[in-house]
Amino acid sequence: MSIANPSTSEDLGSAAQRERRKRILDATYQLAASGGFDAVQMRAVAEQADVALGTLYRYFPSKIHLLVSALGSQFEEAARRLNDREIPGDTQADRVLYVLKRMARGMQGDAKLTEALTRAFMFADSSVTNEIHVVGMAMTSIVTHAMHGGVPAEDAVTDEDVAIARVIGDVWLSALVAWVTGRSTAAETAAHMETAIHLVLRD
Amino acid sequence: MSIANPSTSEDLGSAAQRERRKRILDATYQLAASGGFDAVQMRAVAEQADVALGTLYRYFPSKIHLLVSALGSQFEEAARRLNDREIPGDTQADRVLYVLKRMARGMQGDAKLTEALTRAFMFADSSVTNEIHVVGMAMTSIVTHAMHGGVPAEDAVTDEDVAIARVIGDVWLSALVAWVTGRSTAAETAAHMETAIHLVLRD
DNA sequence: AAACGTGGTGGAACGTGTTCCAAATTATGC
DNA sequence: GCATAATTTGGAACACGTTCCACCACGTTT
Repeated sequence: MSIANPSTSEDLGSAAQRERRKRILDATYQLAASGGFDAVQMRAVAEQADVALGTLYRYFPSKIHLLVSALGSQFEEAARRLNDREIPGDTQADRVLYVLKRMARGMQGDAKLTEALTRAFMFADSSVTNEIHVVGMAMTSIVTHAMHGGVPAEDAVTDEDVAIARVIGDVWLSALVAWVTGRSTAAETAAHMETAIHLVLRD
Repeated sequence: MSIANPSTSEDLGSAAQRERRKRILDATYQLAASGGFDAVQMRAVAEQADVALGTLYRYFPSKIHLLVSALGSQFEEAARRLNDREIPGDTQADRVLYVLKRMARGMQGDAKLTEALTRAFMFADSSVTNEIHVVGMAMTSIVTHAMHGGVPAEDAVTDEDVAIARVIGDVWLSALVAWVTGRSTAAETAAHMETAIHLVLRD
């Protein structure tokens, strides 16, 4: 076992290996975007990535690992994009709402992809802890960054800030699941998020 | 198609059919309690309930429906038990915390069962909307009841109360998933819940 | 250059959710 | 009581995640 756990964007491995890994993730995105969770079939991913099934399993020990890794890199990228610019809005609630609406818009544009990644996230068990952690950290970081308004140093983040961010993250996840599984509309989801944020963030 | 959707405890069907349905749910509980989600195998449920596989699928169109229905009836029973007695505690936060800790204790005692039901809930898609709704209502009702302290009439429940209850429910679900999938300990879960409740319910 | 080891390949095989079907059983209307 | 419809049964069959294995390719060591 030497591929270990490149959950984050740690390099690790030869150029050819990084290439393969990228092809696999690309194929995953593409299949997920076109047909959601069910369309991400391991045989299809392997074929589209031009990799043997056994190799796919060597890189990602299960479909869930694969999808959660994909979700992780997507969140990390979103966090990167959001965290080095200033967030508009006068209050914490405004800013957090702004950021989450922005992310929601992005996800709604890719409903199938979002469905695939979210389902996987919700189904993950303890063997996926590392990958899950990446997602949780990115989410918390996005929210606390928004609370604090923008580029300024992240050092002013208190424990309470983190607690608040986690609650918001939880609500967001639940709302996301409800939306993704067709149990609530995008508008309902947005309204619920707004209520929750005002409840927790009374500036 | 005549079994339709007895998601709640609607009767419907002959005595023999109600009998079969009960046997199926009993078998589900038993298997879930002993081995969790993975142990609830449709063939095993059918055999233990002394029913043909095809019949099982006629009563519950998928494993997810089966488990979410089971979760629904469990929650309804919990809601029934909790909602006709007074809840101890001086503040809303205290009472809600009391109730949720109580439910948590119950669920931790049946970790495998809880795991099975929660996994199913999180994985459900729009075809399970009805069953899911039962669970959501029971949860909201438990929390609002606790907020209002006990037996007194339920009519004083405002929109904001419901919004608060839903947020708490969301956090609770996320925490439950994290616990159930082994990503956080029972103690961490309890602490997180407590923080969240105090954040949302500042009496 | 030969031997070796690591990782990749192709494909068979297994487990479990789900579907389907013909025969047997049970319920219903006359 | 019988004809007819509805349900249940038993089991085969299919799909997809996962495992396994025999073999091949390529870079490293000597």
